[in-house]
Amino acid sequence: MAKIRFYLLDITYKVKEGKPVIYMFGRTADGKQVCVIDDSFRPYFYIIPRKGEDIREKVEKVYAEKKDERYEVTGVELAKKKFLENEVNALKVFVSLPKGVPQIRDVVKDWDAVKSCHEYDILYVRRYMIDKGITPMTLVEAEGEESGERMKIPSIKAEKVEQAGEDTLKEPRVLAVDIETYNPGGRAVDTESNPILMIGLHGKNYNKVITWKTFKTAEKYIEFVKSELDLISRFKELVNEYKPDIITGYFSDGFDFPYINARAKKYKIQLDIGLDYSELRIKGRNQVQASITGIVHVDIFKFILRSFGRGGEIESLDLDTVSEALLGEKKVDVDMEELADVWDHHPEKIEEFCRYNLHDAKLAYMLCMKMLPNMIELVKIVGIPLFDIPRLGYSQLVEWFIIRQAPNFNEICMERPHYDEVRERRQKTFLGGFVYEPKPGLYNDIAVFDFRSLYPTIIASHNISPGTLNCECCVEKELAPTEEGKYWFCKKKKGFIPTIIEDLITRRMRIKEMMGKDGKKDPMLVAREQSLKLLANSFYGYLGFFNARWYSLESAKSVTAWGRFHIQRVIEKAKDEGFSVIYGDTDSVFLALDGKKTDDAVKFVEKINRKLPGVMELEFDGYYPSGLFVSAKMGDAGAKKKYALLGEGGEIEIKGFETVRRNWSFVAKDVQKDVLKIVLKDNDPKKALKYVKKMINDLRDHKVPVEKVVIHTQLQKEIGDYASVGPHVAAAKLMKNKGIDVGPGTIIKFIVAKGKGRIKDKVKLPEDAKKEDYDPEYYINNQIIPSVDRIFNALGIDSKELTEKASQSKLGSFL
DNA sequence: CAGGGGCGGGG
DNA sequence: GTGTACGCCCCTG
Repeated sequence: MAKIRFYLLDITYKVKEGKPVIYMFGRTADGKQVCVIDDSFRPYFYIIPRKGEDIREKVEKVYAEKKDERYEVTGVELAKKKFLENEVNALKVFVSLPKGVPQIRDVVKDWDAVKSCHEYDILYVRRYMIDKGITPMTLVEAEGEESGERMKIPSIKAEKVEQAGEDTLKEPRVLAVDIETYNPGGRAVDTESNPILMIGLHGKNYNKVITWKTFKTAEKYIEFVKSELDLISRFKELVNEYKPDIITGYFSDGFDFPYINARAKKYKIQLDIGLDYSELRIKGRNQVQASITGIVHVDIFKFILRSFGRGGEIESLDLDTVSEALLGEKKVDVDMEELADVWDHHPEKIEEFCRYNLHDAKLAYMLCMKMLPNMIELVKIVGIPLFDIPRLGYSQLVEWFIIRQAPNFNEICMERPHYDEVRERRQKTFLGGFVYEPKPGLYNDIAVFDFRSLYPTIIASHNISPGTLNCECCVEKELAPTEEGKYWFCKKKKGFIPTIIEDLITRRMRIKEMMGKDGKKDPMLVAREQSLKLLANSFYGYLGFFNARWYSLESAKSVTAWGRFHIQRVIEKAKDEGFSVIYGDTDSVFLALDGKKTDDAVKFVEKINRKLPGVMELEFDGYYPSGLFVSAKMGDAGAKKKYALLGEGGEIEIKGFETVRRNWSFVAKDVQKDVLKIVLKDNDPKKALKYVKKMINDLRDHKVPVEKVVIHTQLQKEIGDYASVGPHVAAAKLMKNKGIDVGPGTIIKFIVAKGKGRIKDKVKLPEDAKKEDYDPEYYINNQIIPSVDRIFNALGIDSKELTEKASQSKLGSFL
């Protein structure tokens, strides 16, 4: 019997002869692709019966039928488990097929003797990895013989499969894909009528663009084929030849792969790039996923979205902006609007677009390589396949981490909440972090402190979790300082959730120590440290998240209550020590040194830390020569984090602003951009204010050209299908009346004109509008003001003042 | 004031 | 696939 070791990349299951069979794809240490097949694992779930009920024999006879499929209980075991830290006698119910598990559960869930059912929705392949202790991207050992199944790679029918250590796949083969499509007039994506013009591929020392229109070129990376059909077939061949472990693209879940798939279908091409000859699969409506058996498809956009979020440090998440921010490299500058015309009439100019295409693929590749260490670390910590890492939200990462750890504590997982429960939970809100309102103004010599991982350390140090909440053994000992309610957490026994979060915290501390010693930063360690932090920080949100299995409002409330308690103590002590407090929010405090030295700040931190419980710790975050703080009460929603700091290197850091959206008028976009520029670069709020006032006056005087007030909105469906007629639908109707063909995807351009009634009644088409027509008040109040409101707020200038003064001065000019 | 609809990424 | 978005904003009725 042969023994092999391989790094697990992809895992799936199929039903063969009525049995579920696990297929694991990976690469061996000597670089060969392999598939390991295991048919020994049976699906199951848990029943917790009511006390004194013996239903084992009754459960053994249960079966369910659905769509000509019969599912049976194949065995029942008594299982001594724990549920929320309490011992329970559960039944472990084995079922013939994974799909039968929820069916069987449906049969038994309403029995009087059944208290609850659990783990009936843990995906079969994940269940397999959890129970076997197998971690993707790391070394797995299998023993077995050649299976004889039809595969592109050798396959082993395994007798035995086990984790072989933490050794991780060092250099996965990554191939990036990007397509360019025919798209005259910048219409919505239309896979039916618009062909793919070229496909760009980039890998290590590998550059290729395939296209189906010939032109003279000296570029070796360009390859010509005869038609779009040949293009897709050639793409298939190239993927097979390259044998990637990972295929990546930018928004490739949402665009490139669905597009390639649709075009392949049109030509009836089998897109069987899976290592088992299975076809590319596109699934999901809202959240589209493209997957290939045996090859991990990483949509790097998704991971970047999750890592940096919208409205974060990166202004926009399009490939150009993201590449510049993360790689210092922009896209090739071409006018995409021209592509269709170039394709039809100027083939000699196509090469420019090939360059663009290849470069996009290269950027996606580089972004993937840059983020890969972080994704791999998350795989190793959470234990789910690489494919899922970019596609799961924070809460699901936490949840799968807990699910994976649960068996180590013999814990049965909680159920997912049902719809009504979710709806109820969504209504509930609770008090968040403590905010020390800053006195507006400019400050010098600012020291910033924050609690290292405040909420995670509170959960660990105060033993907060649904399982340790209000235990019978410690009634009312050390109540959480909540505003209302009496919550305490077991003082005798550490809960399993606090234990695993403390483990995350201590692992991270060890890594930080290691990195500190060396001085040089190993990128792998940085990635691990960041991933541990990310996961630990997500626990608090998870406890208060309405879709969470281990949702616990009491726990979430207690976490923020202890947070407020500790930050307020720091603020009190800082005042006692003679610092003046500028601003504080949740886990951070901004102090003015007031003549003290940074050494005094360091000593202050040490003093605080001596008295903090458990793993809690205050850190000295940094020194800033100056900063502007703002009282930023926004309605009764409470204060929002808003400040601008000048760093020692002269860089300006702004927190708490939003960016404009695509469907705003140019005038709003321009004003926001310019105001930011003036404020950040010239550090001159008055100049910015003056600039906006001038723009407002220009609008009132109709000096702003019509193009600048055009609003662009995309029509999403046929005009008749709209239940409510918004401004853009009203404009679409005007277009239709003029005989223009409008439908889903058409960009509707309109302006809001003077007149009475609702906005939709004041809509005009740009070509029918003159400068005098647009409604200045609409553009001032609905476009200009909202776009700069938050910026001026942060600078201590009320934007209402802005209009009032502007209108007064306007009034003045009439008098 | 509730609820419908658009947006993002891609071309 | 033993599962699926989401949070924010504007506008209408």
